[in-house]
Amino acid sequence: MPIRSLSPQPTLVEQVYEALLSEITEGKFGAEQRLIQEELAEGLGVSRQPVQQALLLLRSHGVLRDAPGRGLMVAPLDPEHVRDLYEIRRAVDGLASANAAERSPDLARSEGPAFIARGRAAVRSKSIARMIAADMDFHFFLYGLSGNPLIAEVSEPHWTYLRRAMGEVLVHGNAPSGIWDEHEAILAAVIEGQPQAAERLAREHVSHASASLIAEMAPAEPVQRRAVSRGRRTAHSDSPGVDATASGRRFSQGRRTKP
Amino acid sequence: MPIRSLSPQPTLVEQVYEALLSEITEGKFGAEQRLIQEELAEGLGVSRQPVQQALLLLRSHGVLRDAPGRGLMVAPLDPEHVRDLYEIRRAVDGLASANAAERSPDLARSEGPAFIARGRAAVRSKSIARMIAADMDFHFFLYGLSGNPLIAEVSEPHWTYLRRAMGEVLVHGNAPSGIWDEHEAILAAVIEGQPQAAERLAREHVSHASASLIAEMAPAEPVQRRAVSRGRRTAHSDSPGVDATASGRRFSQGRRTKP
DNA sequence: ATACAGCATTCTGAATTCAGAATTCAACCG
DNA sequence: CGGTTGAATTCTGAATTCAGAATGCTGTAT
Repeated sequence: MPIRSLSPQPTLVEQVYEALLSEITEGKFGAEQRLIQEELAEGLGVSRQPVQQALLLLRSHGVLRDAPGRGLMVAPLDPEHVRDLYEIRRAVDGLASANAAERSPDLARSEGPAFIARGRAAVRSKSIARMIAADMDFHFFLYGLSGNPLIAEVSEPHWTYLRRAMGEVLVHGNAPSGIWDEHEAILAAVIEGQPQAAERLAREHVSHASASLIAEMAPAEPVQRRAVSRGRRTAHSDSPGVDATASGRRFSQGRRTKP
Repeated sequence: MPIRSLSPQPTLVEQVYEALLSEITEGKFGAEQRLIQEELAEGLGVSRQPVQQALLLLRSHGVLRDAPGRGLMVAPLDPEHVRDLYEIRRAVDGLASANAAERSPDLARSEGPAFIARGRAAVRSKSIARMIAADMDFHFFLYGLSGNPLIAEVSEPHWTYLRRAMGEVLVHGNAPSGIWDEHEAILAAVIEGQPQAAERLAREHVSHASASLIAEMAPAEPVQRRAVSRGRRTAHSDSPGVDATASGRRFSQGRRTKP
């Protein structure tokens, strides 16, 4: 009898993905250092193949960017980018909180306070990793309460990026003060089943977080380079009008042939 | 002098990605047919390598799912999933439209009408591909006007999924009627610099689109299987407390060695 | 006749190899 | 002495090859 859906050993690609993401988050790989597939493969003890695929995924998730010359580099922490991220989070977190208040106030009541407690404990512990983890956990708890699994899915890559930014800021001192009060207020509105209040509080919370984070990181990272359109042309824009949907056109017909 | 950011020939992976996505969108590959890498490679005239990477991306974008046995299959079109998608789009498109009205009314005035015209032409042409493309183009135009490049980035994978759903519905007859009137209304609000009106209209538009799309597809695809948590465990949830950040652990130490 | 064991087939993940493009560096020409 | 051209180097994208796992088929024993 075959065991359905059980993956005891994550594929190498996934392991490489996680390993690289962790190292990036922890600030290895200096600001714009290029990532050499062969070096990474060497360092991780695998071949270039899974590394290449993991890099492809990391790029598609916005963690890496095409380097000007060749290859990939860590996407620089750009305050402007963080601002854009928070703008979206303001909308999405607002939606999540409103939905949570509408759909799962009971779950919020029974399981929410634990998150708050853990968050305050994390702040007391002064462990940066723990503070970030607690913050993420609380917000993903709300995403879960929303009843819309896509909210967590959409937000996940944003958090992998914000994680980096938060880490950067927190090591520069300046721990957050009121964020767990705000979290508690949001939770209270959810528990009381007040979607509008929950949404408003969530949006305000994101605004505060955004402002303080950007204020902290602005001086640290100059980023004088104007925002280059971040790679990856979109599927639709390649073909301005109608797309010649692959009705039969095969490519690579003239591959590698000298004239 | 090196030419910066010019990619005259998209990489094979991207071509394969697009080709497969088109075929999937057009409904080739029956409901739960497995995708054999070798067959696809053969059919496209490339090796398995780019196919494998394209499949990996398609999976990470939710178009494909792990098949029970081995390999991948097309993710079934799930009305519930579409509902969730539109819920997010309601928030994000609202944000985009409000921002557009605030930040780029002039661009909207100069370039917007062309999109409307093209959209109406597409409807007249009765070409499904063209209608979908025009719809996407209009919305991505709005995303562009918003001044927040992340909005397009976030929405892109959703659209690759919705494209399939729309195709499915459109081939079943039932062309949309009023959507270009609604688009025009949104555009007008943007041009006149009225963020609140633009946001409201955009949200209503998404609600209408959602309702009609779901109504059409509901009977077609039963999907009796309850919503399985769609793969890809998240980085944070793997480690409940503090994450054991890959501080030195290397893997594959015992790879392929018989006992 | 049915159930189980073992073997052949099929397909994927990963390693290795190959070819092309970009960068770099050095020699040559102005 | 500065600029340009050409070759060497480096690194990537893609093809090919290899090994392991799952599936399914066949033969045999009960």
